[in-house]
Amino acid sequence: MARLSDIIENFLKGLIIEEEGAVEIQRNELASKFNCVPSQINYVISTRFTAEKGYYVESRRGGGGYISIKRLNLDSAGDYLMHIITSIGDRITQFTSEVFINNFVDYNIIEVREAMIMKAATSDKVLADVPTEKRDDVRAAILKNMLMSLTVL
Amino acid sequence: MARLSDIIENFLKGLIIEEEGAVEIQRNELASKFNCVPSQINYVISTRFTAEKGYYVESRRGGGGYISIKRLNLDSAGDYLMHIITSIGDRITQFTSEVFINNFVDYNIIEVREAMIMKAATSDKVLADVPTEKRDDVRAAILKNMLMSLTVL
DNA sequence: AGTTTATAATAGTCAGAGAAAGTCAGAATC
DNA sequence: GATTCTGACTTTCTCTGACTATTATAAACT
Repeated sequence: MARLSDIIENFLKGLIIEEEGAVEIQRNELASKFNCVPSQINYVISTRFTAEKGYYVESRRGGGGYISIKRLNLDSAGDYLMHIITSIGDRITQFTSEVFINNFVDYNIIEVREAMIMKAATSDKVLADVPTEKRDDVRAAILKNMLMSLTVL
Repeated sequence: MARLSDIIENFLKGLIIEEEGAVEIQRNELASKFNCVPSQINYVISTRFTAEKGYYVESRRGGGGYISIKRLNLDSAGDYLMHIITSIGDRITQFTSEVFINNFVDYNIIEVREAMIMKAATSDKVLADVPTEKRDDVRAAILKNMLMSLTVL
């Protein structure tokens, strides 16, 4: 536990909790606080604050540069989404699909514009060329894949 | 975070909102307000008020010179979309579709999340159930309809 | 009065300095 | 052997200043 990386990791996690989900740091400043080389910060971030662990990291170089770390809200949106995705099944009608999409907006999972895009992508109109007996299958695949893409970011 | 460029950018954007879409400034005056060299203003404008970001900049030198910045009205984004929609044609491959979608992000027509949704909705994976010879037709219909939905709002 | 010329008042350009963060291979440690 | 740590080197973004280009206006000249 005396590993520097662990100490920095815990420090950052503490900060993230304090700041309620997101911090913005300066690499050099943090490095000098812990008396290490700046690249150590990169090491900590790349091993401890990965996407798989639910963090989203952005940075910018140059004067006034920074590194920002955000904790993704995987429990709320992500889990809920995954639950929905598995509950959709292999076929879905346009009507049911729209009900789902409207719910996502109500629950703040997606934006209004995103909802419009999703409805546009799953309408009967757009699937007119798909044989009737396959239409609801394709629609379910489209809807699920769109939702899946959101669990990533 | 204390980047001068950002401060000036925000100042100008605030002005643009106040003035409802267009401002006219004097380069030297603005520079002395922010205590920087005049060319800094050029830097801010060339990096933050680009055509891709929806701004139109004009200027004039000499006595009584000025720099004017106009925010392009949203209609033109819609026009741009309509132009693309009509140019897409009746069939499109997954690859070409992704190129288009990436362009929309570059031109600030859509958000990154929206792009992910669109890509998810037009992937080959999702259209696996559609007969091969119909696949590119369906994809074109989906893409166009998603874009159409954006021209409404 | 009309035209040319000089001067002052602007804005534009570009290369270089400065200020961050990123990378990666190798050393050190566990 | 895997993880951690280091440092030299790279890349990106910002800021500055010297120099250039353009325009308006006033002065000088027909």
